[in-house]
Amino acid sequence: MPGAASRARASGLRGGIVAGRSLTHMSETKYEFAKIEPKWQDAWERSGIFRMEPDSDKPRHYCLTMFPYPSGTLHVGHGRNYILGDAVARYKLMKGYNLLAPMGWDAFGLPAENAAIREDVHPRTFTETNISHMKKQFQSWGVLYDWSRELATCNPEYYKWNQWLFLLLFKKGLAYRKHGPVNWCPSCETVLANEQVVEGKCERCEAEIEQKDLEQWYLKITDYAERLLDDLDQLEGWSEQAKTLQENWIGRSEGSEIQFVLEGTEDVVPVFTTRPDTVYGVTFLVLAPEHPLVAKIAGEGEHKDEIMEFVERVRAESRLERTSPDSQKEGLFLHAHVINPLTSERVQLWTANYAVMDYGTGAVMGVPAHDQRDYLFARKYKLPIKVVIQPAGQTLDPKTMIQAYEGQGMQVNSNEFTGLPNVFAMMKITQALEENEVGKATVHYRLRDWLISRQRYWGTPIPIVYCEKCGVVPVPEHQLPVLLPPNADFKQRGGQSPLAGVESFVNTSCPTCGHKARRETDTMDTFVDSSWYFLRYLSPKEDKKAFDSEEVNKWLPVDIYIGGVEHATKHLIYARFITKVLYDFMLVEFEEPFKILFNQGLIGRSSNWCDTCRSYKWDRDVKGLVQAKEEGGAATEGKGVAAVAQAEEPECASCGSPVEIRFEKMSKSKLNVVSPDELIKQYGADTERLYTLFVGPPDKEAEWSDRGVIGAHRFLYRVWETVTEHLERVKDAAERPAAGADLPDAIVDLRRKVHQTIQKVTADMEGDYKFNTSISAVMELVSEIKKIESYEAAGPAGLAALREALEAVILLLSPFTPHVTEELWEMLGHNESVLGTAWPEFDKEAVKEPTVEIAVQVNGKLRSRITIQSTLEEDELRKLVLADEKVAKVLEGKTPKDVIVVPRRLVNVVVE
RNA sequence: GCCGGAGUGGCGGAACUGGCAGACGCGCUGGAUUCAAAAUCCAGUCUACGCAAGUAGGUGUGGGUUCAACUCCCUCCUCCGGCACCA
Repeated sequence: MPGAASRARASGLRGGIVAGRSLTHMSETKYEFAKIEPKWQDAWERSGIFRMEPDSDKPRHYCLTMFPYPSGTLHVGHGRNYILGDAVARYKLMKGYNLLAPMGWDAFGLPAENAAIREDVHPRTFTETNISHMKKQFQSWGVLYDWSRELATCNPEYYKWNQWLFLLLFKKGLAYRKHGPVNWCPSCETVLANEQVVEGKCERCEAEIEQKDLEQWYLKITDYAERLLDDLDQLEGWSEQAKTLQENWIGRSEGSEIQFVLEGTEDVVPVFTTRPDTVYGVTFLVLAPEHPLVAKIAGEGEHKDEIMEFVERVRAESRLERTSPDSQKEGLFLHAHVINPLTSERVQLWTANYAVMDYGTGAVMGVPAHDQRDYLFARKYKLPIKVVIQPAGQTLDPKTMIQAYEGQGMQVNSNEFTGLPNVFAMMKITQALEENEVGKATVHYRLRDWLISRQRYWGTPIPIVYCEKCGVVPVPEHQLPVLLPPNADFKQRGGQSPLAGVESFVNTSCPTCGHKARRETDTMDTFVDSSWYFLRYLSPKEDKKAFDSEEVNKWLPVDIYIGGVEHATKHLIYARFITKVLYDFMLVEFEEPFKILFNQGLIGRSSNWCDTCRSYKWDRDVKGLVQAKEEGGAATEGKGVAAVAQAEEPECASCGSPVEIRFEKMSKSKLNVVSPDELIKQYGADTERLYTLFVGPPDKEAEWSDRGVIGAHRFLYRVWETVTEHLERVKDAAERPAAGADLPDAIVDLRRKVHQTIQKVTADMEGDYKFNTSISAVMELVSEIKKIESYEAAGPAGLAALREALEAVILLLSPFTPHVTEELWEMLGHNESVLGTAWPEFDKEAVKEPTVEIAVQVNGKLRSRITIQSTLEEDELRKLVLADEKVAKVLEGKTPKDVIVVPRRLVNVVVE
């Protein structure tokens, strides 16, 4: 690119960008963000203004952003929640709150361990390196936290209290060990909680999950299912989406438990059903292959081999195959019968792949006439079908039915319940079950207990010892922490926890009897770490207890919690659970940890997929694209992408085939990330922050546009120019025009705009955080300021109004673009920083409009506009409207039937 | 299948509690500036017809309520997310 340097020097905005500094224009000072930004970052750091004040009487505000996993590098998509949180925090500080805005690191977890295996670097080193890099990134964004409260979950000072929490749960019977089928990820070589399995695959590595029988540690979250569900109603500050996700996840269903008896034995088979009204239609019963009774029936009987073979085969199927609704139903007759407690009928007992052990009771009653799965199963294995509910206006016949009837109707073939509406019979039948002690009304939840054992190294050791004499023994509290040994061989594992290979760790003595004992070698799920960290921020260095209840009760529930909605059924449900447990043990005084939950939408960007190479391409490796992005912005946006891209036929630079342009979540693997480090170098952190907030409503998904970033930069440049242009003029001006001063109309109008903007931005800060509209309001204000040609003409009061307007712009923008506003504020002669300045209040008088424009409609169609004094009486307005010549023309002499007046807005004249 | 959310110019998106649809930004067009370009500044930019004033249409589809509907109700379509052989 010949002459780039000289062009850069000579040119305006663009040159400034290229030079990484800014530009000279007409004014004397340049917008040198590269100098300004570090200057203010240092100043804030030195001032300690973001430290919470423990002894202050000010109202408290706890602004919390979800702490990240220290993965190494943040991209601009990650920035959204931190920037949003920082804007809110800065606003609250200016509003005079005692602010708590802490940050920490969710530092245990698999990636560190995988990196260790791949790159031969210790997980701790890997983690610490990443933390220091990410901390620098936060600082370069101008995102401030009270770093004196920083915590990292991988430090013994923190995980000691994880172990304490586990022991607390253990003592109260909420942590228990159970042998049973668990989700096993063959690639991560560890078990996973139900929450971490997505569509039968590992959420982390997408390997298909296998089922294994293992003895594992669980937390009894199911004991809290009902409260976790019911209390969602209290969470007014949560998004509907997050609440619905949790509701679905908890999955409450009401029904009845009915006890069938295995013929010729004392064995009772409880069955859960949501349709007790169909109990008279039961023609068979199905047990999950894992059901203990299946193995018992197989026993040593003549069908043992056949049964066990079937069970093994089904269990070998992956979770995905087995639980897909359209996979084949397969079953096996167990050569046993059960007795229906209400009819005393004898029906066949089967086992089938479609019954699962971990829902309900692991047994399903087969009602083929009224359940589609049972219907398909019965047809396949030629089992009888019995109709017990008839829909109005038609007669079901088992011989001719082609599908189950699952709707409402009248009971038939149901003994004394025959003739009742089924909805009514449901209650009656449940009553009868209860009276005969063969069943009861129950509620089942889909939520499963939380499996917390992980066969991995980089996590909190579970503080349990297995003694040959005493059995399972909790490590006494005074022996905590059980330290994670620094040197484990986490490379050679073969499904075992790496800790199992550390002799010095495993071999210990029983805390109770002193006999030889072995330590538990599994570590905890890292979601345990994050289920209470927000309590630890109040006393991060406390070494006598996990958290200071008194302080915690003062500061929590958290006023606003910002993070991604993807945590709704994991972290957020666990955190609510643990909080409720702590409440029950009277360690905290609140039942819900987060008053407001704000879920930011993710940021996506166009990616380039080459189908020939079967890989993603960087923009620069696509011919015809980089140019399109720089010169014709439309080419990179929205649906326009496809059209324009096709017209330009972007080609893969390596193979020449056409490239498919997609829109996807920013991700390293898709090669569509934008690095904040690069962006900050080119345009500055304020530009990135402004664009990130301006890109769209913060709770919605947004598309990153390289062109839009330039628009944001251009605006900051305009702000800089506007303020510096008037600097000399306002230096000695009053802060605002004196009350009652006689001002020209233009100045009065400007002041109105100033105060309306203050009102608008403040409302957004207190309301829904839609800063995209706040920013557009400030943009309008800046345009208004520029429109007035001479402020001197309005005398000292005019200059005061100008100063007032410029300062409003600076203060209102400061939560969004803190560096440039601090600099301009200082240039205006202020000694106190913006952060230490009070947020502006709007003037109720200045906001008032003396005249308003009224829309005039005839039969709902806009016909005219008139400007009136806002104090004008309704009758007067009516007369004015009817006298309006445009209205008269449309009316053509007809008499209005009605005239509707909406004060300050419009008048609608209704005619025949 | 069940439960959420969304659908508005060339693009991202505004629109209070039902009251002038398209704020603001991007892009585009024209002008100023410049030897020229970039940058910057000013103006225009929903569609159709019209020189214009204007007229008509317009917020996924079809209907309804209302003086008045992007907004409320019903039908359908599309997209995104969650749950799901869940008994």
